[in-house]
Amino acid sequence: MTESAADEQPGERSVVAAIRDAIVRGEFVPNQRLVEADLSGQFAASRATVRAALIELTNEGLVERVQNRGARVRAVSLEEAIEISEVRMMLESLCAAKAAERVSDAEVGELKELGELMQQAVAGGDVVGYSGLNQRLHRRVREISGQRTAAQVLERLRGQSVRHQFRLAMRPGRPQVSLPEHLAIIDAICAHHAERAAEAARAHLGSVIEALKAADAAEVSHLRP
Amino acid sequence: MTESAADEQPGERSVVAAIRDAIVRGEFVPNQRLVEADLSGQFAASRATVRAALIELTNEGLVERVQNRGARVRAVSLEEAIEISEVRMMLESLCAAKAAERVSDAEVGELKELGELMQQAVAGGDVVGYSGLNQRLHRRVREISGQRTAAQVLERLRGQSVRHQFRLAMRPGRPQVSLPEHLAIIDAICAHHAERAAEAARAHLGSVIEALKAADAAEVSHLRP
DNA sequence: CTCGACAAAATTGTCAACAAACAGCGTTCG
DNA sequence: CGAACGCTGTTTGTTGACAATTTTGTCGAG
Repeated sequence: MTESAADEQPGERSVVAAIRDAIVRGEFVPNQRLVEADLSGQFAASRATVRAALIELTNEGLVERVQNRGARVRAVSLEEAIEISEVRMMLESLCAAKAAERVSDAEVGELKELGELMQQAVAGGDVVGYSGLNQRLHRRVREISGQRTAAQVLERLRGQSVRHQFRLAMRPGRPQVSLPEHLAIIDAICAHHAERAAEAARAHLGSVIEALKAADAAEVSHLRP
Repeated sequence: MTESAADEQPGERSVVAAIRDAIVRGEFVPNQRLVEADLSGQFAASRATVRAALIELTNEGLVERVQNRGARVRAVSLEEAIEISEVRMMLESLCAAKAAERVSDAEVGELKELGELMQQAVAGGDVVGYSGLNQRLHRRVREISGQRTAAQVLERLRGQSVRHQFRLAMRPGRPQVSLPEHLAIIDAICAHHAERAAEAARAHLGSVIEALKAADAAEVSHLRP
């Protein structure tokens, strides 16, 4: 367990990345206090460097800082996760439409291959592999769109909601629902059909929102049988 | 000249606000270098405080920082301003729809009064007053929507594009174009008509995008008669 | 006169130490 | 017996100085 935290170079940029990784990977759980001195020891960096990293991560929405009270891992509620998904619905549909307009032939091949891999992953029951392909697809669409402002916002939001996304991906039957939605997005983009791509992205994110609500309800009932 | 920069308390939060104000107010022009030691003297704060402020403003998109090369005021190109407006088109329409669903009777009165004030400002030729009301309206809609995630993103983007927005507001005839668009948004929200509100917001931002392109073309031709 | 290397200045990145603020806990007074 | 008060330990906020890096200015060779 100590291996993951001991191998560092004291660079400043890397400390930000290291703490961010620790948060999104779940090594630091929500609401966990982040004491500057402790992190300083863990990552072999000075307290000032850690402090700068915490400020940066605060603006990314991953940590919460209150005056004279320190920093802690920000816990995003279900309500916030839904808000984030609503924003994603708007921006991913924008990116999908732009991507459909600008996609090159090489990128069409790339996307179709991604679609094949996703189908195989779902068929083979490889949930975690499918989850990774999922992220790759969304990121590639953002990149192809050329809308760097939207892409930046989406990347930031992804960090905040990664925990909910992962929980969702783990629910049985979820991949079977999201796979056709993803394939629809791919098809529309590859067909250079902007309006259909936007609609497919909207539908997908709408499905995510519904699944978030359903998953929460299911877990609540699981805790109170 | 020294008067505007000398009155400060060395608080950390206030330094961020002070520098941000200096940037959005145009006191610091785009691409101007922001030397930590200089700012430290100007705002009567330690260099570490200034440094923290610059990191925060970097994540807000107002300043640009490169390794060992310092910080400078970020210059947002026309292309970026259009990208930002596209994102705003998506998110403000979302907020307008949500606001239409949640608006209270008191808020309806508030919005209608804002509309009246805007009409008066345009009728009286008070361009800068109208610009202020414009901002108030957009902010109020965001607040009423209850979509804090979208509101946060929009607030951040506003800071980045304030320069372009202001230049736009100054163009002759622009208020006469945007006023009815704003009134349409107000009407739709006050009528609790979500779909119409979203469409009105989309139309307004689309108009902004067109005006940005037109204004740029006009200025280029002005420089090369 | 231009180009390249070298040296000096300026600026950022890093660190350790000091001061202020807060939280928990025991004591004391009503 | 309960609550307010003050104390102590911990954590953050701030400061100043040092080291590393980049930029600028100068000099000499081609």
